[in-house]
Amino acid sequence: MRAHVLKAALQAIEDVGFERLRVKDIADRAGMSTGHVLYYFGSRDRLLVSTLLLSEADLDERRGAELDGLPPEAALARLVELYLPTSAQDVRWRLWAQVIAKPPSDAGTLARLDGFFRSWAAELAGIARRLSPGLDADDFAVRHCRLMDGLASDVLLGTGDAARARATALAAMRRELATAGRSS
Amino acid sequence: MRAHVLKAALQAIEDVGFERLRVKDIADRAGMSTGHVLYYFGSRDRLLVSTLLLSEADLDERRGAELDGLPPEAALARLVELYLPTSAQDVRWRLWAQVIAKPPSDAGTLARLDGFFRSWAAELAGIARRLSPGLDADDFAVRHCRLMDGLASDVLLGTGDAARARATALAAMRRELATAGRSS
DNA sequence: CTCAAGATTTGAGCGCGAGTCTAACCCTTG
DNA sequence: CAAGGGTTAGACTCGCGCTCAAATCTTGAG
Repeated sequence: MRAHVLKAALQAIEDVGFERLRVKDIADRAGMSTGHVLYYFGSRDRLLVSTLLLSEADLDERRGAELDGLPPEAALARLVELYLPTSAQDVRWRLWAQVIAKPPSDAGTLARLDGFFRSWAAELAGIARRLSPGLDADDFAVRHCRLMDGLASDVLLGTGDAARARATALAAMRRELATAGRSS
Repeated sequence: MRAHVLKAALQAIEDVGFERLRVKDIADRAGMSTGHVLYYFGSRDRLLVSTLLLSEADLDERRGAELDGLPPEAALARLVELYLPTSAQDVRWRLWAQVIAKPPSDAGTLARLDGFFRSWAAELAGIARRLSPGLDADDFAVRHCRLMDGLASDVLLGTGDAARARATALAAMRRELATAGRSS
C-alpha cells in the first residue's frame, strides 16, 4: 500500500522530473487524491524520504544478489558503478541531495539512512578484505564510500561527469589496495 | 549593493534559520522590498547561489591570509577545520546542500562554483607538496577534498558529528602522506 | 532649469502548490 | 441492522515566490 505510492513517486519523478514534481503527480499515478497521499505520509518531505528508503532498500537487495558470485576485482568495479550516480538526473541521488538539504529530524529515519550507508560500507569492506587481507578494511570502506559521496555531489552539481567519477573512485581504491599489498 | 543584500541574506539565515527563510526576511534586513530583491537576483534560488558564492569568496580570502605563514602540519589541520562544517547548521554548507539539490543551469555559475573547489584543492596540494614532495599532490588534494565533501554530507544529515569528520579527514591525509614518505 | 527617457523601487496581488478539514464512504463487529 | 472506527476525496486555506503596473528617482540633452 505505502509501497504502491512509493512506486508511483518514482514513476512520477521519471515522468515530470525532480524540479517539477508535485504531490498531485504522485497521487494521480497512484490513483488517489493528494489528501490521501498526505494522510499516509504526513508531508511531501517525509514522502520523499520514504521514497529514498525504498530506493535504497531495492538497491541493497539487488547489490547483494549481483555481487555475491563475482570475483573481488569485478565486484569492486560493479559496486562502484552501482553506488555512484549514472548521471546528474539519477533519481536515487537526487533524493539523497534533497534529504541532505532538508534533513529529517526523526531519529529513527536517520538511523535507517545511516544503516544503508553502513550496509554499503560493509559490502565494500568484504571485497577489500578479499583483495588485500592486511588492510584495515572497515576504515578503507568508510573512507572510500565518503569519497564516492563527494564525487557524487560533483556529478549532481553538473560540474563533473559520471564516468570520471567512477574512474576516480576505482583508481583511488586500487591504488590503496595495491600499496597495502606491498607493505604487508 | 548586491553585496549588501547578500550580507543581509547571511544575517537572515542566522536569525530565522535555513528552513524558515523567506525572501521577505532578507528584504527586511536589507531595508528593501521583496520585489526589489528579486528584481536584482531574478529568483530566490539564484539569490541563494549568489550568497554561497559570496560566502566562498570570503572564506577563500580568509584562508589564504590565515594559512600563509603556518608550517605545513598546522596549515593542514587548519585547512581541514576551515573546509568542513562546524555543525549541522553551518550556513555555508547548508547553502552548498541547497545548491546541489537544485543545481543552477547557468554554465558561468557552475564554473565559478568549480573554481572555488579547485582553489581549495590547490591550497591543499600546496601543503601536501611541502609535507611529502614525492606525492602526486594534485591527485591527493582532489581526492581528499572529495572525501571531506562526503564527510560533510554526513554531518549535514545529522548522522555524524563535526569533530569526528575532522578527525577522519585528518587521519586519512596523514596516513597517506606518511606512506608516501615511506615509499619514496 | 526643464523635461523626457530610462532606471530603480515599491507593494499590492496573482498563481501555485502544500497541507487541512469536513463530510461521505466502507468495512467490521455486536 | 446499527454503530463506530478507519479510509478516501476534494474543496478550502494559507503562505510564499514571483509579477506587474505605477510611483519615484536619476540622468543628460537642449
